[in-house]
Amino acid sequence: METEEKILAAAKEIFIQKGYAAARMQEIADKAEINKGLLHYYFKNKDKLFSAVFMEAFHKFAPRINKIFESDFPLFEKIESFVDEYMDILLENPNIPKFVIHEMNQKPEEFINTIMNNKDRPNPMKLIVQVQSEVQKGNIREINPLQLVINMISMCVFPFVASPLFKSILQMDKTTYLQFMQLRKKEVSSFIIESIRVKNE
Amino acid sequence: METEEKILAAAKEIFIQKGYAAARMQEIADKAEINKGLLHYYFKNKDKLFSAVFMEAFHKFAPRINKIFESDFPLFEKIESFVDEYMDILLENPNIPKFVIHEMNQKPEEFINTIMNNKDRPNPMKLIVQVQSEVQKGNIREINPLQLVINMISMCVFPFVASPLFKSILQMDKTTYLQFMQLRKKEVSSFIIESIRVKNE
DNA sequence: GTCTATAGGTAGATAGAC
DNA sequence: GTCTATCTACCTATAGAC
Repeated sequence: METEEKILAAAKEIFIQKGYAAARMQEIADKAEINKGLLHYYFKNKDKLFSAVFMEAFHKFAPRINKIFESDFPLFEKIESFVDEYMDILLENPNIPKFVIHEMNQKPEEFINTIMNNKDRPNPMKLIVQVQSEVQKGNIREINPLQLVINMISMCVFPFVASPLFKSILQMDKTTYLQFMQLRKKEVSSFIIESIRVKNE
Repeated sequence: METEEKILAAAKEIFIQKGYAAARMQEIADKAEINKGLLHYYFKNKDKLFSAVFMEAFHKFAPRINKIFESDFPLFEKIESFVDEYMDILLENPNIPKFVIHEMNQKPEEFINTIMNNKDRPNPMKLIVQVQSEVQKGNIREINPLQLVINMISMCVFPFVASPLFKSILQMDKTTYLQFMQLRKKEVSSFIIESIRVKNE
């Protein structure tokens, strides 16, 4: 493993765990098993190292999400595969959302400028249009497509962001909670579909 | 305004904005328009000052939420009033969730010990039992009550936690986004109710 | 109670030997 | 490229005058 990779891996771990402000260059160096001076040789300063980590985390997520947003599935299938794929990513990386959310709230303008001008930026437009079209055709009930998308994302991500709270309320340890999240995939997609499909009464 | 209150108000603002690690005692003193030494006279150290702020934020939220969890409304009304009241609290304090979530993730054990042994701890048991009973009576479709509660909380809170992201995707400024959140109250409660009510087909 | 001054410690960053 | 040593700045916390 190359030095630069070792540094990135260590930095990723520390930054995700502690956030930018509380992370220490010394701790990153220790974890990478190199000297502190060498950090500055590869990444001029803390900011640059952080940016590298942040962008890597972002690029790990964004394309996989957008692939689904932009797929050609019928609506219900798209919702199912969105929830499935999104929660799989989260189960693989349960701590990244906390990290991204905290840091984007620290510097919202910077976040918007760097992320939202990126080719991989989150882009649910195609899904929104699709929902609108299904509403017009009468295939699903009337619903604001923007709110629907927010509902979908919220139900997937929030349980990972607030995991200590939910684990404590539900009295689950880490493993049990992750199993519960596995089951949740099915629950969430059927929760959404049940809400929007038309009912005869 | 008493000195102690001035300090608490200033500390609250700074801690919520920057988080514990990035907050500076000097900045708090400046905002409170007092001297830095005086901070340590009233609150022995940064930790103690932080705890005071954190607990205040927590006690502002928890009882109002629990009041609804434990109310005697029929289920659908309870869901509506939960979403309404919860999102009103969030609209009044849009930055507190980010703050609480970040800090509870920093020290999960401490959070659980201090918060979850508190009389005001989040307690959705009564709602969970109520959902279970309505399922058994056949008044709503079969659903895991725990997942339902998580869905409710997630859809209310997450849009405030991830506001920079959503504002940017939806191209809304702060005011427009808050108006959008006002409208959201109705959308979320009907989204939930539509999902769980029984359908004849 | 409120201030000033400063101690004491720590973090990011640089210089320079190898 | 990698290390050690050190500089400089900053931050929390305390001491002590008023």
